[in-house]
Amino acid sequence: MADAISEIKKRRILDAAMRVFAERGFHHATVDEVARTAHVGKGTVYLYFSSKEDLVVALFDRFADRLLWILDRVLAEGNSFREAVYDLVSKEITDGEDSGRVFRLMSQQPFLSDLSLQQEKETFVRRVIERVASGIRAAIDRGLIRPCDPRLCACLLLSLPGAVSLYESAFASGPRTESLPRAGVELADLLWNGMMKEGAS
Amino acid sequence: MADAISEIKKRRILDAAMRVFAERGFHHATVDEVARTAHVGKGTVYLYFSSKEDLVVALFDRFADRLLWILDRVLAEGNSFREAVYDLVSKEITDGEDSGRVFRLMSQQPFLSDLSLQQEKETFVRRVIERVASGIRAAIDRGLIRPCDPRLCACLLLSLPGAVSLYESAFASGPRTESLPRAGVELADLLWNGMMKEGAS
Amino acid sequence: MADAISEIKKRRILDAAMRVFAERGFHHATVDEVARTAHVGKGTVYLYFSSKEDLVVALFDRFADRLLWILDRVLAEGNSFREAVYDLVSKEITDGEDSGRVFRLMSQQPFLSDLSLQQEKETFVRRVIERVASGIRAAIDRGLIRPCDPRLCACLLLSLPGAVSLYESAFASGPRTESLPRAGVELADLLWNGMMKEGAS
Amino acid sequence: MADAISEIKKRRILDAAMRVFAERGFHHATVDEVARTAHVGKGTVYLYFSSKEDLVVALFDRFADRLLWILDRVLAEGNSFREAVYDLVSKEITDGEDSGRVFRLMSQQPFLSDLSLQQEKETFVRRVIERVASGIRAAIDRGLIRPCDPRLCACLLLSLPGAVSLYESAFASGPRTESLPRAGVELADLLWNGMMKEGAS
DNA sequence: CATGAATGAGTCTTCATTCAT
DNA sequence: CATGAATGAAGACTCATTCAT
Repeated sequence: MADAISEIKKRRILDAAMRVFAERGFHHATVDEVARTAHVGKGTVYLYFSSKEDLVVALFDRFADRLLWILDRVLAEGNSFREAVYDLVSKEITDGEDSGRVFRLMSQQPFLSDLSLQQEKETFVRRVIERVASGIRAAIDRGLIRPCDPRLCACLLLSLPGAVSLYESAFASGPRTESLPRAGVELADLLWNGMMKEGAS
Repeated sequence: MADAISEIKKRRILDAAMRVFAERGFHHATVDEVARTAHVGKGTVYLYFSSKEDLVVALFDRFADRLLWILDRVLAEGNSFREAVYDLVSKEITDGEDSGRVFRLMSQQPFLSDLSLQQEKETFVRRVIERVASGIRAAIDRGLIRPCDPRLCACLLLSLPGAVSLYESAFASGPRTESLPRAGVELADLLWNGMMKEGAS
Repeated sequence: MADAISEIKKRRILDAAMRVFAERGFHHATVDEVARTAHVGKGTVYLYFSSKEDLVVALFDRFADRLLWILDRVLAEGNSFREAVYDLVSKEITDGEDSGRVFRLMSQQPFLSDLSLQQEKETFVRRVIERVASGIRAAIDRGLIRPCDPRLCACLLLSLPGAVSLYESAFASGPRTESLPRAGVELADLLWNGMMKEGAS
Repeated sequence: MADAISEIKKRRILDAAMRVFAERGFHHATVDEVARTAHVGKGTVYLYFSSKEDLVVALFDRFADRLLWILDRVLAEGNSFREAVYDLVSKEITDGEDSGRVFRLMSQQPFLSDLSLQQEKETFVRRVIERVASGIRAAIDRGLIRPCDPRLCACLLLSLPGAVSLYESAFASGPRTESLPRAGVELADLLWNGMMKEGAS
């Protein structure tokens, strides 16, 4: 019971963190803001997360979970990898309340080159990449996509949100709901068919 | 004379900033460190750059110049766009003293979601994207690549360094000189031929 | 409750600021010092005052309140204006823990010519002067003092602390308790009877 | 010869310092500004003055010289002390290029409570006061003004510029040339005849 | 469990002063 | 003599984290 309430509160904090971090940038956002947005006390945040950085890690984790869930489901359903890419960028992730905010946050990758997070978190990043890579490896095995370095390919996929975020923030025109799906189709096509024109060498 | 010396010193500071920012992350790097690395006094940094943020902007500018120079040259020489992608990721940018550090820094994109830099710099980011986009548009016109949203495609290209950086930092194994070129080939192939296996739908 | 404690702490910080600013001068005093003197953390100071300048303004406000309270009371009790001047300089303000430190601080008037505080605070300074001036105006109406520009006269009164401070700091001899009252009498007489010798033209 | 040129340059710097300090406040003014205003290099300032503080001291000295010169002349010419007060505030000091700027600067008295200037400069301040005081003492001896503590009286006189500056800065209305003379008359009258109304006790 | 007042380590930035040219 | 590029000491301010209530 208390566990369920706990879980709800934890989620509320995480959602608030997502919104605040995405809106103001990880380093400019304050824990105070997150707490206020989540309608809890500042201390309460530290009841559920050991540090500010723990929040991003949790967010990234959640993102990875979703990502992998999509990949798993999509691949399992016999869809082509193209669909996966498309879904990855536009359909699934875009839905829900977060709608694209994940992009903005993830594109900051504030911990990748952060030495203070080295040990523990580099492992974490590696873990996420490996999970995606293994999904790709499976797709290769099933003959869905061409042989390649699955890890590098995973990094490319994980970078797509950054690309979309870049596009969004530079040419923000109206609601995200319009441009994101199209971006998904385009990027999926680009990766799927390559940028090359039919017949061009 | 004095102007030339000035330019040299400014460049030395910029180079130091590149190294320090790339190594420790923009927000964790201190101006003190940049100054010490450049072998100048802390105040001297502020003699050439009005603020810490001014340094990143200058770096991004330099990166954009190089990027566009490469694109222009490559496209002009009649090389296929595939070469451009390859060069973009590995050959040209990797060379020189910076060797890949640009990637690590750029992947932080610390200003994209930074509200304090909005006005002036969002315009700047847009300008860079537009320049790349126009290069892509030209390639489309010349029949080198398939029709697509040039701006979205530009964002994808500008994200490649981030992807490589992700890969690098997660699986840093030995000198960068080894993995980068290969990553360039792979990514170029992925974008060029698509991820799809021949014959797969 | 919490409000009362808050007020106590705010006052403690203000008292410390008074002491430190008076002793070392506004610009040479550090917020650190104020905090240490108040036995609170540096951050706590910023919890109650938004900036270092906010501290002086608050102090000046407190001073103005006291000053006006004295003027009001003295004038209301039917005392002559001479008494008011005397009290202003020596009796009331001198008492209490601040004992003359107000003089030293106020004589710095560090904000009057400070352009960065112009807008908001010039209004403030003007308000204080006006309040004193209106007291003087009332005294003129009651026939206590000769017709004059009340505002200029107010400025003269507000400058008296500076004069005493000047005297004090230059010829600080022993405890203030001795010289201040005498200075009060003298200045009151000077203003009351004029400096002219009886009979001189 | 070179001495004369030197003297001119020294004066030019001093004039610039007066303008800049009066305009922006002693602590907010930078040596750079003073140098630029004087149309000399920053280093040149240090050729003639050992420090920034040395500049104010020199200015105060110049002010004191002028003040004393006025006092001497006025008293010698048999004018009443009332005239001296009037001249002090308005006529003489106001004239010339500095026109009232002295007021604004002097009212800052930035060194009175400045511990770093203690030893050497407190003596200096004392010296100035003493010079004025001796003038007053002479006036007392000549029966021009009533007996009083000459030093306290000197401090009062030296504070008058502050009072005028306060008035000026709070109610700055149009050119100084208009309000200053009137302020001089008023203050002279206030001090000369006292604030008391004829007949009031 | 929940809170938010208190804390102080950590940084950017300014600017008086120096000194090589 | 004159200069202004270079310097680094010094200080205001922020904010993640703790802990008494």
